Amino acid sequence: MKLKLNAVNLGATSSSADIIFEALREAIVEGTMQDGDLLRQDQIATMFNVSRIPVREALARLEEQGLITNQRYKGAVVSSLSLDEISELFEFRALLESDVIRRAVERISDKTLEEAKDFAAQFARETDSNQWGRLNQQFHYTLYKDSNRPYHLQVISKALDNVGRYLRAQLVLTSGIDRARRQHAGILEAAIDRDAEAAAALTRDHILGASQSLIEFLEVEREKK
Amino acid sequence: MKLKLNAVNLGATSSSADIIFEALREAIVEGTMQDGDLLRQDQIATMFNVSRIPVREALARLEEQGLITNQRYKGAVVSSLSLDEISELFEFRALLESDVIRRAVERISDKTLEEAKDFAAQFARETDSNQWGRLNQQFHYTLYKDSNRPYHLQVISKALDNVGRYLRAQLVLTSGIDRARRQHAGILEAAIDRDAEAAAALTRDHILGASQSLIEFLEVEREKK
DNA sequence: CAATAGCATATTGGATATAATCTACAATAT
DNA sequence: ATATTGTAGATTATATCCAATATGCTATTG
Repeated sequence: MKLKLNAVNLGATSSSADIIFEALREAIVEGTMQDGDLLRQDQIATMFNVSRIPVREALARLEEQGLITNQRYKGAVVSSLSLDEISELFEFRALLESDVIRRAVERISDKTLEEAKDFAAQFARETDSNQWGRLNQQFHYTLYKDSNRPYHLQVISKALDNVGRYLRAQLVLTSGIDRARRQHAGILEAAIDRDAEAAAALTRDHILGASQSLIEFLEVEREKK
Repeated sequence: MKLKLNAVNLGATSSSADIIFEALREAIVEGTMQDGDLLRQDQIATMFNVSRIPVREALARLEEQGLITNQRYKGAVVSSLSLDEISELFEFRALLESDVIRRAVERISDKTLEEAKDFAAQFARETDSNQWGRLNQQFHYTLYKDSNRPYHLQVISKALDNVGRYLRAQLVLTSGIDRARRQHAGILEAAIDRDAEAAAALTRDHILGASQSLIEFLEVEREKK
């Protein structure tokens, strides 16, 4: 007899370290924690009501991802990137994402196109700037989904994590949002036309354009100090 | 007065976790540990004469890299890749490495070319198959060096870590070594001619060719079971 | 009063101890 | 004989404790 019970796979539950890792990762990517902010093991442990052991495992993983930097006996700080490093990360994304969208558009399903259209619309009408980052990402990821390239997507995701907090600034502070809306429409249209090359080229321009405007913004910003 | 003493930066010394991470990473990449091998915390801790705490931090980082897979309360095993996953990793490398070598060759120095020539020669004359992996890598990395793309190189390095143990098999067991020698000569020549496009195309072929012969080899191999 | 040594405190790194969970096998029931 | 439950031992996850190192303040000395 089959039990009538909504069971969950307890074996797949997260450890404390997993939960802490994810929370810190999000705080860094979203910009809640800024460049150079110190991460005190004890403080984090207290916040999550655990010992420092799982905190340290989370920190080890964050460092492996490049989101924080650890100095022995001194502690961990949120990594800060130079303009050159940010610029390289955008070129990296441009290379990978244009490649992935090319393969995805070649085999994209109608259902996926509908989803992408939906996210583009949500992004276009959203007025809360806190939501822009998430919606922007969902739009692009939907278009990449059918590429069947899980490793590529994972690497893209990590690269995006590393520039997330800067990108947010670009969208909000440089009125990049208008251009982003127009460019999304263009990419979506190319995808609907099944024009893989056009989608790849437009995605590349979209990313490199955002990079340029972000770099210009940061140059002025950092000049001030 | 300046002290006459060869000082080292003790602040940058490695923690136990760092050393264990590096040792395990190498063992996995070199193939000393095989797909599916279990990593017992206690056993590793005993081997390095430490407690399990630094071992766990090393394991957390290895999992973040994808080299091992952790199952809560069950333990960690060396990740095993499907043929599709291996294939995707080679395509990923082909994309990135051809891009990087293109930029590198555009600005390559004579000194770097000399180094590359030297590694190619060493690789060509080496008879100890245990050295092939290292020399192969050194040759390619030298040619990528002047690209001035540290993030790209780091990602390439991680991707290579994930296929290292399979690649080794390809070189040794499918007589891929002869073709590798010829292809290295070709890539080197293109670099000497400062022909960036040719170097990129040849690098791409080199990687995808190795992929194909490896996949064919593994298909037969895995059929046996 | 400037520079440095000495000391107290905070923080990280690691060892040891305890709790939670898994695995395999023996015991029991059907 | 087969399925199920109970239990011991192994292993992982986390907590607690101790050691090593950094930081900032105080005092002392020239």
